[in-house]
Amino acid sequence: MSLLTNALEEIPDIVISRLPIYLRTLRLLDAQGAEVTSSQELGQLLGLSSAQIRKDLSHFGEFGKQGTGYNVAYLCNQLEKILKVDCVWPVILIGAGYLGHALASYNGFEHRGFRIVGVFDSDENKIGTTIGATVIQSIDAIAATIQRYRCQIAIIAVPATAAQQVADLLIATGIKSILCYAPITLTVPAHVRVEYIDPVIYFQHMTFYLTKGCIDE
Amino acid sequence: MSLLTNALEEIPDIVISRLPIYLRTLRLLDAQGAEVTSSQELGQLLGLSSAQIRKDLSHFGEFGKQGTGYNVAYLCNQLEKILKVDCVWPVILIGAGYLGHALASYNGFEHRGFRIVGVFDSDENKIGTTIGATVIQSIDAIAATIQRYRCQIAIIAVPATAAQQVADLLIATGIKSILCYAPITLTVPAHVRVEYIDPVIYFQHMTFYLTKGCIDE
DNA sequence: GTATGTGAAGACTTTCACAGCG
DNA sequence: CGCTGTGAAAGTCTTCACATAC
Repeated sequence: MSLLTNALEEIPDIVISRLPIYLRTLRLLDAQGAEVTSSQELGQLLGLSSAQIRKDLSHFGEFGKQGTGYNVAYLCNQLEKILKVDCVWPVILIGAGYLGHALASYNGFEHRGFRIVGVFDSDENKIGTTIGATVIQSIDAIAATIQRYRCQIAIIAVPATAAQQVADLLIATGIKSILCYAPITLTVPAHVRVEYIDPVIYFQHMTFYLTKGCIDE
Repeated sequence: MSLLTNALEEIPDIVISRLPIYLRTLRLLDAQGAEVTSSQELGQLLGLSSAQIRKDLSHFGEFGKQGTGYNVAYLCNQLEKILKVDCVWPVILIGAGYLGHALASYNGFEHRGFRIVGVFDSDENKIGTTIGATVIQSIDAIAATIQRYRCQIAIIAVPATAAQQVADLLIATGIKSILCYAPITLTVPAHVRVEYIDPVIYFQHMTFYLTKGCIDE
C-alpha cells in the first residue's frame, strides 16, 4: 500500500485520532534513546492492545520488520508525514484572558508542529499589551493575519457568551479548524471541523464512576 | 426501569461520555428560558441523531413525554443525579504555572459541580503566594488536603517530566481520578481513571484533514 | 524464536422504523 | 398528530489467530 492516504480506502476517523498519541509516545521513546519498539511495548505504554496498534498502522503502509518491530525514529517520521506535522502550522488565538495567556506562553507547540502567530482580544485595555513577545491585537486585525499566514487553525479562548460570534467571524474569514475552549457546542458549516476542550466534561464523566463524596454533604 | 444505574445492565462508557454534553446544552436551553425540548432539537444543536439521544437516555429511565418531548429543567436534574454532580466535588490542582493559574482563576467550575480546594507546587518561590484567595502550598501538604476534603479528583498541570512522579504520589494518597494536562500517557493502576487534555493532540488530528499549508514552505 | 500484517470473527454502536402513548 | 422508547438491522471497530518474514 502506498504511504500516504490513498482515496481507495477511507480511513476511520477514530484511527486518525489515535495517531497523535502514538506519535507523542514514540517521540518520548526516541528521546529516551530507544531505537526499536514493538506494537506490544507501545500497547503497554498506552493501555491499548498490540493488535489495535498494528491494525491502525496498517491503514497507511508497512512500517515494521517481522521478528524485530518498528524503528522508532522512522515510524515517528512516517507518522509526522501522515499527520502533516513535518512542518510548522500557523495558529491564531482569540481571547487573552488567563487561559489565553497560558496558551500564548506555552512553549511546547513549536516542536510538535504549531506556532501561535497572532493573539486577539476585544478588550480595549488589553490591546497593545504583550504576552512574552506577542502583542495583543484588536479583533479587527484577525482577517489580515489569517491572510498573511494562510492560517487555517484557530483557538477560541473567549467566554461562552462570545464564542459563537467569534466562530462565525473566523469561519467567514477562512478558518477551517477550531479548537474551542468555551463550554458550548458551536454551530458551524460542514466544511469546518471543531474540537472541544472543556475540563468540566471530563470531571462529570469521572464522577459517574466515583462514589459520591461531595463537599456539602 | 429504575432511575439510577441498576447493576442489571452495564452502561457503555461511550454513553456516559455524552451525558455531560447533553447536560451542558440543556442548561443553556434552560438559561434561555426553554421549558421543553425534543431529541430532535438536541440532536440538531449537538450534531447527533435524535435516535442516538433517545437511546442514550433510555439506559437510565424514561424522561420524556410522547408527543411532547422532554421538560428541560427536569431532564437537567435527572442528568445531574445520574452523573452525581447535584453537589460540589472537591478537586486539587498540582502545578501553579500559567495553566495552573488559569484553572485556579476560572470561575466556571463551581456551578457545574466542582471546586478547587487546594493548589500545590514544588517551586519554593511560588509557595505562600496566592492566586485570588487561594494560597499555593507545598507538595508535602497534598495528603492533608486530600484527607480533609476526602478528595478523589486531581488536576495535573505540571511539566511532562514531573507528571508521572506527581501521579504516583497522588495515587498513593488516595486520588481516584486524574485530569492530566501534561502531554504524556500516565501509567496507573486499574482502579484509577485518567483523562487527558493536550491541545496538540487535537491540532494534529485536524491537520490530517487540512491541505498542507505550513509557515516554512 | 519473535513480531508484523491481515482476513475472519466477534463485540460494540448507531440507525432504522414503528408500536404506543399523550 | 407528534415524539418517545425500543427491538431488530445495519454499520463500525476491536480482537483473534495465524501465515509470513526476519
